[in-house]
Formats: sequence, C-alpha cells, structure tokens
Amino acid sequence: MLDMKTIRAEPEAARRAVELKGGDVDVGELLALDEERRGLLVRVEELKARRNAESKRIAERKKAGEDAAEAVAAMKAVGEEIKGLDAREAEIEAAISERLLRIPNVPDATVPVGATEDDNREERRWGEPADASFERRDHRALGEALGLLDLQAGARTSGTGFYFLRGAGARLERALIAFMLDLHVGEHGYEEVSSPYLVRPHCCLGTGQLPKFGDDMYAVERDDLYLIPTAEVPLTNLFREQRLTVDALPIHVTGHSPCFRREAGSHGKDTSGLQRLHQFHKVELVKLTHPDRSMEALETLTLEAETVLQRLELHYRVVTLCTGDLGFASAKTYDIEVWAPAAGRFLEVSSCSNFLDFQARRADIRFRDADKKLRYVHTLNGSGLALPRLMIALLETHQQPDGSIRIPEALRPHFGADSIGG
RNA sequence: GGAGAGGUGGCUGAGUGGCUUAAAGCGCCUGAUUGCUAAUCAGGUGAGUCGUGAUUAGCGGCUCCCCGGGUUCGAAUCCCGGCCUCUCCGCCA
Repeated sequence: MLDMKTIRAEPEAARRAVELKGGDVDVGELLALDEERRGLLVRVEELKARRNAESKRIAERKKAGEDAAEAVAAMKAVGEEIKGLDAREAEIEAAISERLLRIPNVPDATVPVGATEDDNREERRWGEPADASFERRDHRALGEALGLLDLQAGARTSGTGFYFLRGAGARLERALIAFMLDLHVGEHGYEEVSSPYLVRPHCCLGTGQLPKFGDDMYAVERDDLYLIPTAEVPLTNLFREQRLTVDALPIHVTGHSPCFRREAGSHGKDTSGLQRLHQFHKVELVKLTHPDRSMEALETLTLEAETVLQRLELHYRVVTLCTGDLGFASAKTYDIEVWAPAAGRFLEVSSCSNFLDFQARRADIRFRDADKKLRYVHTLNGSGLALPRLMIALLETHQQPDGSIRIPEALRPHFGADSIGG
C-alpha cells in the first residue's frame, strides 16, 4: 500500500494510480478523512497529556496522605471524553486503512500509458519462430496422439480447467520443474524453498491479493485459509514482519508450487487446452532488495526467467505492461511471452514485477540501513516459469514431421531421453 | 482432538496497579586504554504517530510489552474474549 504521508504530500500520484489502473477509491475523500483524523488526534492527545500529568499528582498526594477525591472526579470526566474521541478516531482510522488497502501502486515513470494489452510495449525478441516446412499440430492433438494429456479426465474429476498428464507428459512436467529449479539455484544464486500451499488471509493481504481480489482465489472457509494463486504469496510472506540486516540483502528465493485460480469471469477466452487452468504448476522467483537496487534487480530477474526459454530453444518476446494492464500491486512489469507455432500466437509464461515497497509495507518487511534507520525493502517476483503454456510451446515448437517431440539438449539430463514418441 | 506452559525491544530475559521514563545481559555504535582481527573501562543505542520546525536536524506530545474489549484517576501488571507458539498424550502420511 501507499503511505498516507506520501499521499498527503503528493495526492496527484495516488489519483493517477487510481485512474490509470481503474481503482475505485476517492482520493479527495481520503484526504478529508486524514485531515479530520489529525485534528482529532491533536485534541485527544492534549487530553491524554493532562490525564497523565494529573494521575501522577494524584499518586503523589495519596502517598502523602492527602485527599484527592476532587481531582479523581475531574479526571473521570476527562477519561470519558477521551473514550469518546478515541472511538471516533478509531472509526476514521479504520475507514482510512480500508481505502489505503484498495489504492493500487503507482506505475513507474517508464511504464507506457495505455488501457489494454494493445498498448504494451515490446522490448525485445529472442530466437526465430519454428520453421513452417510442415503442418504443425497443436498441443492438444500432440498430447492426445502421444498419450501425454487427458483433459476429459480432468474435467470428470474436477471440472473444466483441470488436467491429467500421463506417462511422458507427466515426466516432462517434472523434468521442466527440476530443470528450472536447478538453473535458478545453480547458476542464478537462488535459495530453493518448499512452501505451504494454503495460507492465512493476512498473507494474501500482504502481497496484495486481498482485499480486492478475493474472488480470484479458492478459499477453505472452514479453516479460514486460501489456496495460493502463486508461490509469490508464501515466498514473500516468508519474510513478513522481519527485520533484516542490510548485508542480508538481496535475498533470492525460488520455489515450485501448484497454483490455484478460480479464473472467475474469464471463461471462453483463450481457454483451449492447457492455456488457462484452475490449477497449474509454476516455478516462482522472489527477490527482496535494497530500495536503491530494485529496478536493476527487475532487469536481471527478467533475464533469469528468459534464460529458461533460451536453454529450451524457444522463441519469445518481452513486453512492458502498460498502465492499464499493470497489476494492482506492481510499479513495473515485464511479461515474457513464448511463441506457440500451432496456435500462432505468443503465450504469457512469466510476469516479472517490481512492487517497490508496496508489498513490504503491507507485509511489514524492513531492514536496517547503513545509517541504522529501519526502511522497507523492495520486493520483486517473476515466474520462472509457468508450466502448462511452457509445455504448449515446447510440444508445438519441437515436434518433428514424424509426429515425435525432440527434447532440447538442456532438458535431457532431467528428462532422461532425447525424444518423446521417437 | 485432550492436558499443561507460555507470548515483553534486533536477541535472551526480569517485571502481580503509581518508585517502569520496561531491569539486566547479549548485540550494535562512539570514545578511552593496551605496541598488533582480542581484552578492559566509560557513555550511547526501540518503533509508530501527531504537532512545531526544518536542506532527512532539533524540540514537545501521544501510543506501543500478541490482538480486541473491560475495570480504574492511573494497566506490561487485574478481568473477559480471541489468535498464536511450545511440551506431553491421542490420531495420522
């Protein structure tokens, strides 16, 4: 969340964030509430100062054996007045924080202004689209022909949006997860973390899924837990309420988890096959950095995610999300989109974001800087990468004219073979 | 699920209504001293917020001892409710 002091000093930034990201908070009203609260504070704190001083005098007088009944009665009245003002102040404060939690993060100055994904800015492309020397089958046809994928069975057990992988399909998923984790741990210096998949509500508040996006998550109401929509939630909250030392930064953690998403309201759009699912696997990258270094950390984070695609010999591009497409908590986001030859389009496999101190403020993650001051860290995360769409691209790109799938060199040690169906 | 114990600053840990302005220790910072990455001594060292002020200073107030209520002139301390942690038992992959 944004700091009330910052909003007070620069209300235009908050207004801009609300407007560009389609928020529903009235910043003017928020400022008025803040004004009222501060006025109230001045009054009530003055009363409390009087009460404190007078109570001390009462204690002294009682010790000296003097009568203090009159002062006690007067302070009783002051106490009542304080109670009333305190209650009013608490009400206003609750109204303020409710609004603060719903104000989105301010887009970074380098983020293109725009409404939809059409306004995103392409930064670069890597590799070439697969050659068109033969008719490419899509991942559904390939998955069916090779016995890798069973969507009908997923629908029967759990509904649409769930899938079974079988045989080499399941093995491919496992190999990709292991490959990515080994890459990030071995070459990019991340600590591997295995985390809970169910979390308490305050964790979702910390990373920004709550209060605005509760409908997007599966809730286990009986136990007041949410199924994680991404490992970002536990991996970031691993550090909640921590006081880190400056030399502990940057912190790099990676982990694999299933991700659960209700995808409410997104039916019918690009949902074919493995494109959009209620449950999928993902390897996540999370960084905590010094505030001065988060923007450069976003660049390396994105490159680290890109490395996965390069090693897997997959064509991709990187785009900067425009203001309207930018997530609630993010100040700047790069999407990595992999080319799916049969689908004939780029599929998002990673979203790399810098949240600045937006999440750190909510989750209360601070560090002691060189000057001994406590400051909020900056948090970043990115997929490294999401499995189903990665598998779509891999199957469709590396299919051979004979119907088999070539396993890219880098993946073979983990997969244990150089092709599927070859 | 049952029984018990407990939640106090960066950490350990005292504190059963006003002498707490939270002891002491550790850690950290500054200085002194000793001819050498150590020892000793002295001093300092929490967070949030409001006001004032101001090149991020300084000064003053208020709040904060898990959270929320209550009692009281006054609560870390007493009462009620909740959350969490630990130990043992039970159950269990």
